[in-house]
Amino acid sequence: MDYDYYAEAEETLSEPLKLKLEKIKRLSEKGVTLYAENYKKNTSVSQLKEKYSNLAPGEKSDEIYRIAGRLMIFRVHGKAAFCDLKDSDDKIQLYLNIKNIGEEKYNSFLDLDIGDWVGIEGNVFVTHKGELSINVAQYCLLSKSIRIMPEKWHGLKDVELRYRQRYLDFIVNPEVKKVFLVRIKVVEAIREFLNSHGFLEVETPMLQSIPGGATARPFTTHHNALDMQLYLRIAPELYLKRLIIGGFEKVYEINRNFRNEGISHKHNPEFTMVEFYQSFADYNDMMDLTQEMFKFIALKSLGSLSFTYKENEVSFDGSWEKISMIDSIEKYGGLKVSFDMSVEDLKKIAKEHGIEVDPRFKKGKIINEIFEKTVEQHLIQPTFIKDYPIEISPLARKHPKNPELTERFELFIGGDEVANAFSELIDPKDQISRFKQQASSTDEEERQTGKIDFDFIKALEYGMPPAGGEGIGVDRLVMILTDSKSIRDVILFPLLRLEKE
RNA sequence: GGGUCGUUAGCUCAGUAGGUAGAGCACCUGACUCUUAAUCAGGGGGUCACAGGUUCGAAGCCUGUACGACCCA
Repeated sequence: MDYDYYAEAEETLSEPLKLKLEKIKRLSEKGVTLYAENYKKNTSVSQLKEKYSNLAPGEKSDEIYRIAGRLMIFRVHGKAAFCDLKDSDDKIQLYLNIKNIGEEKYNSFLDLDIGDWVGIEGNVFVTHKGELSINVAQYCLLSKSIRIMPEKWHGLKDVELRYRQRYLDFIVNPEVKKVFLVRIKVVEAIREFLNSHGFLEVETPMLQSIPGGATARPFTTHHNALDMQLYLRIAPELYLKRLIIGGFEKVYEINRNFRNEGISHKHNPEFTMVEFYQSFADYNDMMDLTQEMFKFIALKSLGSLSFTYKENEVSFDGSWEKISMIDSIEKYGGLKVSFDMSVEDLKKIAKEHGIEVDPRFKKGKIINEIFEKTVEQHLIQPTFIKDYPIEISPLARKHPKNPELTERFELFIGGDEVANAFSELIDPKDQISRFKQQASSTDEEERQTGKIDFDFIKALEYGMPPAGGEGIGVDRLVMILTDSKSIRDVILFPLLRLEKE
């Protein structure tokens, strides 16, 4: 076996690593199989722990078990030794005694390293100190680790290393896995809930020639054979609506969207959304559905309707507050604003409260700005903020009582926005005028993403039934449920710059 | 994009005032038959992120760059 490749890849090898590689070379020359073909285990650590939870010190199992995992710690006492074996969900102590296993096997076991995968055969017993252990009778090396594991006590703390080498994060920081198990359960729960409510899961294009359904800067790419400029989708919205037009009554999609914008503790360039559309429903129906769904998700993923987020106790129990944006500004921000006021008066109110407003902004954007700065932070318990200005809601149906508003809501939890929904705009004439307005906006980003999707307009012209639609940021929701401070803590492999050499 | 902070052994971290580069874990050698961050004795391991500058002398000061974190937009 030749380990020179390692020396080529790394400019310098640390002394411990050199010694380790030399040792492995000697093992290999002795004919030890470093990378086994397979191992047939017949139990797991958690199964053993469950089965033998009542075993008393000194007692042992009659059965011999075969188990596999990674060696984590050695504690050697001359002619007896302990070490920890970690498998996919728990760890167990191994015990070796030179008298039981024989001198040769004992010594070669001690030649194994932390990080090695091994298969272990032996019966289960409890030590004098009460620790469930496996008395090793046979073992085999399954895969040799030729790197050195991070420290056993402090683990891996450097967040850069944790994100770049997430596999190490999982090996040495067990609590990290719990966060991702919650994430997995959240996604499962969303599927289960929507499926059981008659929604069909679909997959729509991620490569789109006109990126629509949201206001955001897209990633661009190119299809060679078609010589076609394409964008990674910023939202699946317009395709899901085409399916509603096509007669699917309820559809949803859980997948990635891509937005070519800044990275922050709340933003990763690729993020996961669930979007769902229900025919013959409006935003009131979506509020009820959302409340029911979030309760289901919390129970399935946490086993509870209440939890801590950013040092606040959040409860999903009961009926959630529903309040219009205008009313919420009065209730939480202590400011009286309305669409009857002039643009100048609104700007004056904003300025008086230290809120900077783009001079080109009209009423809707100013009010939204005031809302974001004075209200959002107070929305700790789940709160539906409804009736958004039409200016910032190009895909939502006009409010029947006020043409400057739309039937749209956002759900806030812990001061963060987690869902966005509306009674869908189904009038093609209204839709195209909104698109045109967007395309001529003074906001560069809006203009960029305001390319009019005439194919979508055509679809609307065939007739879309009244429908409610909603998008939920899955990463944000998982952050809230796991009390994570950064979106990178709930994304397995967050985007980072290229590693320095 | 702007500001602040960080980058020292494989990992976690010290490093006083600019004066020979440190610890714990891990690793190597030895002792040890119920330990669990095992213990005890000894040993090896460094491009102080990178590139310049100031200085008799720089891990520490100055400038720039890279990567990361936090705050702001």
